[in-house]
Amino acid sequence: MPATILIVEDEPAIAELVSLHCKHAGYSVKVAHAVLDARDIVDEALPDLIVLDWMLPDKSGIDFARELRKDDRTRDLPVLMLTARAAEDDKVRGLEVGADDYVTKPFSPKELMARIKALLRRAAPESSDEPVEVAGLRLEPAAHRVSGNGAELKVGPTEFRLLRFLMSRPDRVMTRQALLDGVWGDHVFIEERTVDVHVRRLRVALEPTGHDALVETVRGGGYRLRKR
Amino acid sequence: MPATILIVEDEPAIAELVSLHCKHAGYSVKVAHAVLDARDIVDEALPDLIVLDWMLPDKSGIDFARELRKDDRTRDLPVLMLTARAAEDDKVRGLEVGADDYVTKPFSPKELMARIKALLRRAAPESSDEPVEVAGLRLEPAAHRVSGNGAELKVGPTEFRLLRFLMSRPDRVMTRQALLDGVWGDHVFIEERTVDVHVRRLRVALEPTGHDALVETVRGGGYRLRKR
DNA sequence: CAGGGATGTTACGGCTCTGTGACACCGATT
DNA sequence: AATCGGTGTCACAGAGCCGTAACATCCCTG
Repeated sequence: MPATILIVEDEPAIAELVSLHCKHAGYSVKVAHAVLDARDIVDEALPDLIVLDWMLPDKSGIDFARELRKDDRTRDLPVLMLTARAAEDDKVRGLEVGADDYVTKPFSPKELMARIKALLRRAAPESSDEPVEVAGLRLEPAAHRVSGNGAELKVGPTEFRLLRFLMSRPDRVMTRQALLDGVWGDHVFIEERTVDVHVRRLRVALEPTGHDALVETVRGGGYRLRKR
Repeated sequence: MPATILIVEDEPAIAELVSLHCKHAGYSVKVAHAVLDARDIVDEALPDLIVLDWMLPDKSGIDFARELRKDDRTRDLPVLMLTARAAEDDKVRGLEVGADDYVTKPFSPKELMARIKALLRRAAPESSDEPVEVAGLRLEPAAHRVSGNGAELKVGPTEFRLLRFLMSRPDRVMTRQALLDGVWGDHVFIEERTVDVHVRRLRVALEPTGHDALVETVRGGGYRLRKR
């Protein structure tokens, strides 16, 4: 599921340029030419990041950014301000208002994309260290420990990460590739069948408390952790 | 009493930007435009953190950082290096010399503030002198004594600090690096494997009362002190 | 019910990580 | 100088873990 970027920019040429680069980088893109449109898009489907022009036909980008900061739903939405003004003053004002970063026109697409990636990475829901519990199965990231109904379970490192990943998205079918990406990391070259083996090892590890039944096989699809 | 941050930066625009954000975050701020001024301020009123530019008119920020590391009074003063250079080389040099973190220009203020907060949090003294007790194992900081179920145990200085650190965060996996930082202090360059050796020595020291089993190994993760 | 693809299960060679004992260095004390 | 406790590093061996292959089973399809 790629991140969605909303571009708010009235100059078609710039909007197109940014959009193209974002798509090329694998992001899903939406474009608005005015704050009015932008607001609709934000309401309808919350994007993961907004590239916001400073000067817009109906309202200043700064006002829109300020507006976003007031709503709980959009408070933490990263905003990258795009501006023709290079005055130090504006930078300060833009950042004070709640932009997370800014780029002045003319900008290098390379730099823009680097900033976008940086913002997205920073905003990414850091795998919280809060304990997770599903159907009596408890996983404590900080302690690196798994217990079923109170009894401690011995789980290997990879199985631990696998279980954590599954527990973070219960009831959702995960393809082998998704598991490889999420547990092993993208860009690793590992046989998909290896996932099967680790799933088995995980099941064995969970057996003492009967929680092995939580890990379900979806034939032709992948694996899923039952919520209850 | 808010924490005081000293900003050492010769470019007025940047100094102002950083200063503004720091004040906005509730910190007390002092600004120096050269190392000479900075030295005075540090002597007069020790700040809680220094944001230090790499290039300064009278002396390189790196030299100043190195200087700070030599004085007992400023040894543990967190330094956040601010640099236009992004070369990997400089990064390494900066950290070697004793910067605790660095941010390259241009930076996003949000990130800068996040790092500042992180550094301040990490530097916060939390070493209470209250005795700690975990699972029958008692450690008295003031008396520099460790006892298990009443019987006194002979524990070396480093092992004592190690145990104290572990006991302050029971049930939590500590990486070797975290232990190095917490027990030996940041800025030391010691092999991670050395931690293993001291853990062993600690276990041997705790053996007489069987509390050695409290110190658990988390393969690939570090060490953890069992709470019970 | 036969065929074939998908998954479960087991075994194994290779590799990484950790436990452990030895050793040299250093500063303080004698 | 000699001794001694404490410390950091190293080398070696054993334990644990990993990815893969190979074989066994299961399950859908026709």
